[in-house]
Amino acid sequence: MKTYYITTPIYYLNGDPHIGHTYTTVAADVMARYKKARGYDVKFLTGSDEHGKKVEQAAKEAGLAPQDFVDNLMEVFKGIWQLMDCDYDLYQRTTNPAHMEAVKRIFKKLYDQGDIYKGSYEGLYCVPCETFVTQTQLVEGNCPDCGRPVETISEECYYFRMSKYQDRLMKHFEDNPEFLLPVARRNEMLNNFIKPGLEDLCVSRTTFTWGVPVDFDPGHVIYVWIDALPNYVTALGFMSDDNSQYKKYWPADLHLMSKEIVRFHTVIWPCILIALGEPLPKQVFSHGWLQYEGKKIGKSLGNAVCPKSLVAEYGVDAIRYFLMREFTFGPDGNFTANALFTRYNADLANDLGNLLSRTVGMVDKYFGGTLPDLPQTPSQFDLDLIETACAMMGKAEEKMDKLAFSEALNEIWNVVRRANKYIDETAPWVLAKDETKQAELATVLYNLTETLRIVAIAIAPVMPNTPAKIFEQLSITDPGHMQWDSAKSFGLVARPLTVAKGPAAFPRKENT
RNA sequence: CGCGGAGUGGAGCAGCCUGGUAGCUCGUCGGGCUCAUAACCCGAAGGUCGUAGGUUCAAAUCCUGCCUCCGCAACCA
Repeated sequence: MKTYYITTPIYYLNGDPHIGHTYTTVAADVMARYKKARGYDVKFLTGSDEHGKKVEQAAKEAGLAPQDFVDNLMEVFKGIWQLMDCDYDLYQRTTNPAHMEAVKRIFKKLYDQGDIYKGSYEGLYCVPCETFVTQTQLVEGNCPDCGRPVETISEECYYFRMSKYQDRLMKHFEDNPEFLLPVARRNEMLNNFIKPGLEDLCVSRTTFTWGVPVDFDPGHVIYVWIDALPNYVTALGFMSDDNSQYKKYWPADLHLMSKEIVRFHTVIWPCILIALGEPLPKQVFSHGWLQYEGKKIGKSLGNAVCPKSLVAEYGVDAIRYFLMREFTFGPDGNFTANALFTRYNADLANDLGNLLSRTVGMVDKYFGGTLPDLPQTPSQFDLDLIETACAMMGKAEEKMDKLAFSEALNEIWNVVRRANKYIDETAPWVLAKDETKQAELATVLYNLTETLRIVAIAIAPVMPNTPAKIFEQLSITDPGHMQWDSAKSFGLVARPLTVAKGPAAFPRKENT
């Protein structure tokens, strides 16, 4: 079976998760579910980056030991993934002893082969804040955080010989145009970082202790690059006693992330892998940032948008739908309460929810809930609906394979809209008044139930809970009629078919 | 001259890489229908695609200048 390995970044545990983390993880989950539906052997990895100075500080402020602090916060993140129905297969933490052991081995290997050497880092340092700042970060020559003067100090540290791998990285970019997408990000990395030349990278710190120690040089802690980035391989057992998973799933098919960490994943991480002699991930895809009501959101602004309250109001499927449908996957997007409200009512309540409701309602009303199996030659309207529905899956797959979630959903909704139009064209309420048109009426309603079945299957990666609601009302119980490929065939479900009207799948929201 | 992104009918966006009648959703106006969650369907109005040039038979799309907004600039998804 073909494998598919997809990852999110491991999130830094120094604050609560917000809609941005949710966006990335939901997108990865949608992709993982989609690939599973297509028959791939999928591994979906997420996790948390739990080391470093900021965690150390945040723990101190909370009055907790770092490990207790991250243990608590990890549960908060996992709670959000559960809430959002993000069904990962693997969860890696940088405090996982197995990970830490592998990181030590990686560091040692690179050191032994001469790719890591000891040097000193000279930089501008703010003593009260205990942080290094760059020249460009300075505000009027002073620390951007506290405004106090900075001083130049030097610190002993280990360097990774990244400069040595510049040519090979450049060649990889040239040979693999799809290594980094979208193209704008690729150009940015090439022009901004790779072409100007790679510098050796400082990969240890002595200014904090919460991390993986350099075991042959006490006092040094391995910095994030070699601690966090390798999570993608340590989660599969790389450098452990059992690397069978690594052999099976690496290289990753897709590292999914947002734009601010693209550089680490397309410059530093590949260089580490090249140095280790391991294959590079097949693709890195960067999506944009979500703003909230036109304003930047982030950890520093707290829970600008709390996924919990959104889900409480709209339900998880609606929020996942909104995230995937409203924004083009790649550029930045602006999350607004009004857009969510409008999308929910227009697409989910009016188009899809109402289609289900009126379809089942008519079967109830005109046939007492059971559609008879009466022979009928298809009309032009029937044929057109069937053709639209059958062609949709192929189009949606094409969009999904490009991570064009919004376009894929649009393809599906074209079918939903086509079905609503079909009801107008065939006017079942007119057929119902004519005793001689029972077969025609039954055919129309059956075509609608089949269309709904196909739509339910197609939306499943994005909306994991809604298909069951649709199947239930249509009394579809055969798992074979719920599978991805079955949505490419029209007319699978046998008649007579008894429907079961249920509550509205997406009750309309009133403007408040 | 640090780097990148954006500027398209009232609103929000797609299209730009691979030039060829300007598209989608919402909103507005008019009409139809009545099965349905006052939902659905049809039609209409509304844009010289930020701006000034250039290339071309042809530019929203390629090139150059300018204006405006935003982001990044060694761990904010």
